[in-house]
Amino acid sequence: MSQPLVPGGSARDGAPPGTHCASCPLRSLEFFRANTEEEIAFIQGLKVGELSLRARGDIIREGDVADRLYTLLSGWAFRYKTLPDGRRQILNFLLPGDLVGLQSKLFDRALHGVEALTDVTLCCFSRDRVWEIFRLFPQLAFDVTWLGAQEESLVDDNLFSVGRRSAAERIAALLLQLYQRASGLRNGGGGAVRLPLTQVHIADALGLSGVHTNRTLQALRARGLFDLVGGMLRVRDVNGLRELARAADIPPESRPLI
Amino acid sequence: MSQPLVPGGSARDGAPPGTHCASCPLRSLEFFRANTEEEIAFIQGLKVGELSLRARGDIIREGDVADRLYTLLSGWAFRYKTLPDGRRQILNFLLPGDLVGLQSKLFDRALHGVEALTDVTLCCFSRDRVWEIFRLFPQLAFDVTWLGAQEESLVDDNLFSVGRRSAAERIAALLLQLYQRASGLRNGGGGAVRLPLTQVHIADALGLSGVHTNRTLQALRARGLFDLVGGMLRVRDVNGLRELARAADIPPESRPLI
DNA sequence: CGGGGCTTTGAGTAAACTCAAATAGCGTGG
DNA sequence: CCACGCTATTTGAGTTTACTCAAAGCCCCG
Repeated sequence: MSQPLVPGGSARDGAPPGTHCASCPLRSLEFFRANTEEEIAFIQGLKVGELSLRARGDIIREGDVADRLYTLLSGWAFRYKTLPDGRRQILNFLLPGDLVGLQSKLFDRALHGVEALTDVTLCCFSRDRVWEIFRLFPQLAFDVTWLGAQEESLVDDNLFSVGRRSAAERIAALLLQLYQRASGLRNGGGGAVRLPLTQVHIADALGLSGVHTNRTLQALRARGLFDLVGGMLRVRDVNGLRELARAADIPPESRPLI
Repeated sequence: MSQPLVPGGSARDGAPPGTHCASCPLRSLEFFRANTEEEIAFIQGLKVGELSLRARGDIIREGDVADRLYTLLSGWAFRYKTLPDGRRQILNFLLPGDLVGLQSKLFDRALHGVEALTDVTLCCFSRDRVWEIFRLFPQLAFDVTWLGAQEESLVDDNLFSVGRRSAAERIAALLLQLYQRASGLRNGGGGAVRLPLTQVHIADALGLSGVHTNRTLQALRARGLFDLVGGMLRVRDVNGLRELARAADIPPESRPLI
């Protein structure tokens, strides 16, 4: 199921393969905070390569001693946990710019798995030298902490939903979240974004069964709140969704990128 | 409902009030990683006072612009979110040594509340100077990140439980977690620890109703897995609990303290 | 044209919920 | 020392939301 590592580009002259950080397509989005030239050069030095995987590939397996840190460059992924009998809970979705593997790197084992939702490319940092960030670039270390806290706040929200919202409310809250995150990355325009999830992914993220998720999605669609077909989400009534989810409208902050 | 700040001790000679970091009772536990003298002196310098609150007091209110960072010195607390109609979800419990307010400090608002479960004392850091940690003490900055990630992993687990475990399994998993965390702090001995939660707290943490939590607790008690009376948890069958929760047995790592 | 994966529908079931009221504990004041 | 009030726990009864099992329909791709 897991795909092999594919070098992202030529490694001529000892330069790391793949995208060059200074010309990283993500950096051009105003969604991300700018870094100094020095910082970018340093990050570039930390980068040892790229990892490309097909959809459904394992980025980190549960229980792995995978002590690698990545940044997701393109594609979507998700973090999850499973029980021995196969029940799976998706903890949160990962979009380009998100850090992958911080927890696994900090503790000795991966307490959760990470799987590619689409074909993905990851920027791969030096196993041994990552923590130089802390010694040499306090601002970047701060950014690592920020990104970690940001991810936690996503998980907080999901837990809130799963614990205390009805099926319909959960779906509304999740779609709003993903719509907002994807929009920031210009994953579409005019109220429509690409959502590469199956209904089962949604179910597994929301603690619901696939069947019930399907019925609830249909009911919401019928209420004219959104359309979700062929991997495209078109939000028809943002306020209706927000009201249903009773979600606060928090304008997206610009975020760091490492 | 919220109690006023009570100075933790005399502030004679410009020395910060309250416990002196070097003689912090938590540091003597082998559960916590040792720090260098320099680090302790630095932390001491960052400490501007102590905050003492009664049980049920608000440490951080949802939506606050409370940009303070604390360490919980004594007592228990919890992070939570609520919906306008009163539904509440507890995200995780906080025990002595846990950092409080990292997220609220990092973002502009508190996206969750923090409430005291028992009478608590918090160690209170300088609003403005906390981030000096990153510039001056990389190791401590790393520790902040570690503690953040640690908390996230608690939330991950709770989300996993709430999303995919049955009521009985959730309770087993939660009691195991709290038993393990409290044991590390010597909150009791011989299989029994003090658990200052009501059944409603357990319900709110697990996404259950109070009534159902009560019935499920009784059923588990009847199966001889544990006793939970008068705020004391006595675990009678750890393996039984673990099997029920299908929880991995992860030996507690020693953790940093700031 | 034939899978394989995803979505949809039907029918019966079960886990957990709500409402309501009784009981138990505990600290305070008469 | 007991009554009172407050909070927390317990019990009963009926309901609902979401689940399971099973099968059919879709749709894309080879």
